Amino acid sequence: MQIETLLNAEIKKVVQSLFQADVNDNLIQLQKTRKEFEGDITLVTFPLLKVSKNSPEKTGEIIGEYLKEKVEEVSDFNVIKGFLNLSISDKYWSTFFNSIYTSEKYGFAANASGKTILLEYSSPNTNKPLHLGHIRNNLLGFSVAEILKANGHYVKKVNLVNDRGIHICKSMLAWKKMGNGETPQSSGIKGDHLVGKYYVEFDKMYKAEIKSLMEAGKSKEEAEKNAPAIIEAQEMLRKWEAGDKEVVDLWKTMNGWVYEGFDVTYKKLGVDFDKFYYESETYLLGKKAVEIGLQKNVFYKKEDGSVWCDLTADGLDQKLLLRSDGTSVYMTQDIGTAIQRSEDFPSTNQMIYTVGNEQEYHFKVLFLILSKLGYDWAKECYHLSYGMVELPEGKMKSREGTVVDADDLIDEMVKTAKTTSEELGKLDDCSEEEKEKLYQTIGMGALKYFILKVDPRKGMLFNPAESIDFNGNTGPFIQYTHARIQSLLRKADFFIDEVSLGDYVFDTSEKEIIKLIYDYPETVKQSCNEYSPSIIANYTYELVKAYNHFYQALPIFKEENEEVKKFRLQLSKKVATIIQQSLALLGIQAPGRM
RNA sequence: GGUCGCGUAGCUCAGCUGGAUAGAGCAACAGCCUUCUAAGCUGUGGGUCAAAGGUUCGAAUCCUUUCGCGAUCACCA
Repeated sequence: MQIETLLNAEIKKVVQSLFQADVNDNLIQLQKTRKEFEGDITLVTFPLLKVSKNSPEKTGEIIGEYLKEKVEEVSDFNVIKGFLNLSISDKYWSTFFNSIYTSEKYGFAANASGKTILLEYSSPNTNKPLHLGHIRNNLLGFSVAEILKANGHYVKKVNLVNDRGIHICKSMLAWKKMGNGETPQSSGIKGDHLVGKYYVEFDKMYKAEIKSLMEAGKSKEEAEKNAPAIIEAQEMLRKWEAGDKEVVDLWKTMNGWVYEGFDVTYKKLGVDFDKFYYESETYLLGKKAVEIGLQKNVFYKKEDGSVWCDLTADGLDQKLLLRSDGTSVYMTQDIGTAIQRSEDFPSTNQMIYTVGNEQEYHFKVLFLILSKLGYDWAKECYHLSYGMVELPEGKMKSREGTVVDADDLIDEMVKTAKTTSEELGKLDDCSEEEKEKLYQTIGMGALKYFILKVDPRKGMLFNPAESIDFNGNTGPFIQYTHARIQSLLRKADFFIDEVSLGDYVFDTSEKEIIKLIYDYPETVKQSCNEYSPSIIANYTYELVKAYNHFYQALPIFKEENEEVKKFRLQLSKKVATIIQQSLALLGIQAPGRM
């Protein structure tokens, strides 16, 4: 039984018998005792003063006496102002530890929730390589999926690839004009980077044309509209939509290069998907929904033929759904895609969209329109919104070259892992293959932890000039602790079975760890409720810090009491398991040595 | 201008469903490898929690206002 639940019930009894009053749960405020005070759990007595009709100190004393007397688990107490600090007996903690020690899935939901969740993430454009912003999206999406699974949900990961549109035509056009048939094979450039190169080329060409048009006396707006490059790109898009063979073939070829490139990056990031959707296949969806909406009078048509949804009653604006020429917009597609998905996965209970916070308004509108159309599941849709990754000079912009490229960053992290490992020289007896794998594990561990330890909703800053740390609150620090424990366990060549500690009194560092282990299931739940890997990351860091303190303070193999020695090994092993599982929730591997 | 979000140590971040003296890491300084991995441990210095009001026994946390930063409000995606 959870100690808080037990105490809560007992305290109610005390209040009833001593003060003749019934109190509800919100008056019984239990919290963890702060480190600087003696005790494990603290009851805040201020809210109880009204019924106790006593001073805070006196109230604490009375309740404390009673609990110590009547409740076996409460071994002692002290009162400081309005805080009753309760010490929980070592027996309780050691019984607790024994009860979970062998449970492999401790912390994770024991049973399936029966809930199916569709989680969209990544969703790249096929006209440029992935950058740091995409890394955050991918790591966040993957990790949240793992966290949902740990909480018993069934998760389908989907990726909606933005593979069509004017921006794709820009790369295609530039390649056609200046590419001289260059391919990833002929140039040795990774496919997505090659296509990205031509996207930048297009922009240069376009800007130059605008400049000369403006010099010829055109306004900026006119120049932007009438530059030959953009007109050609638009023409190309029309041809693509008409199914022009030449354009479609080029589109297929260049997208193929991009996919090969993305595949490599996804593998390095360790992310995967259950299903891909392509916008080229979904962009016409949604028109049917518009018709239904018109019939239901959820939407209305203007004189020019454009279709709108009036959201002013909900505090939002008018939203366009079909242009006057009958073509659809982003919102129309998203409506269609959502409906399509609900049909593809009829058992879905919830859809989650991992998309940057710049699109908060878009999703608010999307979910609102879907529910106006009568889809019940719309209220279960959730925009997993995350903050932008900014550089010291501000937002990243692909066209201006102020981006941190995903592949470059990954390579750099792995290289740093290699350099550091070589300096430390602990892997000298490993095979080259093992070493390379470890560099990968450590480098990616550093990168992933760096991204995921930050609350996803918040923006974050990345300074490329300061490399990502490998010491302190970092992935490698946590991985290192895991490796260190594994080393211990390898040395313990005996089987650690039952331990009888007798009257052994825990060292504070041992108790600290047990209490953290006790918190683990709650942490896994909380990270799920808040869709926040950072909660797992911060928890793991706390656990690891407590473990390192213990490791430093107390001997393990040199401990003379055999039972205590075995207990410390058990404790170490459990910590290692939790580290490994927590890191897995973040998509990070826990190496056996490093 | 409307809406939403943010502002905590030199830097990067925790803490925010109200609780005790606001925490970590990095950077700086001082210690610890003849005990199990020093990618570690211990310690020192560093704060008007943007500002001002309010609610409360109690506010970094809730409310209001102001300032600053960002996003968004397209017949772009």
